[in-house]
Amino acid sequence: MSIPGDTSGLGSLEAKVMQVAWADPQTHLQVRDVLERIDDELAYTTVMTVMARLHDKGLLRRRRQGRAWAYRAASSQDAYTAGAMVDVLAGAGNRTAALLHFVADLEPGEAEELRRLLGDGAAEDRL
Amino acid sequence: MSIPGDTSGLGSLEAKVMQVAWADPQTHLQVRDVLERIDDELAYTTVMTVMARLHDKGLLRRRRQGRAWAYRAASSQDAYTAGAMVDVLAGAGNRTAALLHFVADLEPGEAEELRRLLGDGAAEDRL
DNA sequence: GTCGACAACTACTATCGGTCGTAGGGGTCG
DNA sequence: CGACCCCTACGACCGATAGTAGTTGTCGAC
Repeated sequence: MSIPGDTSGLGSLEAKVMQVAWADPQTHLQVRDVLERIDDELAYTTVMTVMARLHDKGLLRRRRQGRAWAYRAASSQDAYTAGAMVDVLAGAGNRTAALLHFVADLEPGEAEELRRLLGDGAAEDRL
Repeated sequence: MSIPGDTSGLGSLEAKVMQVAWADPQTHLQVRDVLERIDDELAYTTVMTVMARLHDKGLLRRRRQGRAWAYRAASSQDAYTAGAMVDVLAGAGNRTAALLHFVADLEPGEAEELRRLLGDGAAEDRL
């Protein structure tokens, strides 16, 4: 909500779970794995519920692993972040003006970085 | 909140009110003014409540105008959008990687635009 | 066949945002 | 002065979402 069309709406526990999933994108994690990597003392079912919700939202993919579901992040954290940024930008009144503000808000080194990323065009080729 | 620290959380009516405020950034608008510019048939108090909440959130500034409060947007829509993008980016695991994804997600013309905005450096000078 | 692990279902609570009603104060106009 | 209207303050209700967890049923291991 907010800026019309805005993917970035996760709760605090959801964010923690995604941090765990993003930190280990290759492997399929079961609920118990995630539970153990979150230092908070939570009930097993709490984490299970959250992971099921994240699956419903499309942020986690899952497959059977024995009797349990095993989850992995549907996209990388960086791709997710970039998607959220695109969504936010979509709500701008004037995209160019918003981008101008955005680059002005970046730290100088980061603007340089961005210039480099754009400089040689075809950024997609390195994804 | 999701990506830790994420300003972009407005509801649908809040967004409509901000659209009105952003469309006329110079003038201080009273509740009635905003009510009239939203075609929805809402109670006066509904709009008033939302505007008060937006004021609490820091999105609207207000001053007395006779007996009524008169509101104006605290920042331009573009600055707000850029700020939200920065907040989202702050939640990235790897900022450079996120930016790389971001520029790849942009439409080609927009990437070109962005390159132009960055190309001559000192974007701040044009704000 | 009992026990433990795991998923499905259900549920309680808090917060947030959309939506108002009511109360009370202070101008306006007859 | 009194009726009226506009405006703010306060509170309230509802639906959705997220944090948190108990209960139940199933299935494999022992």
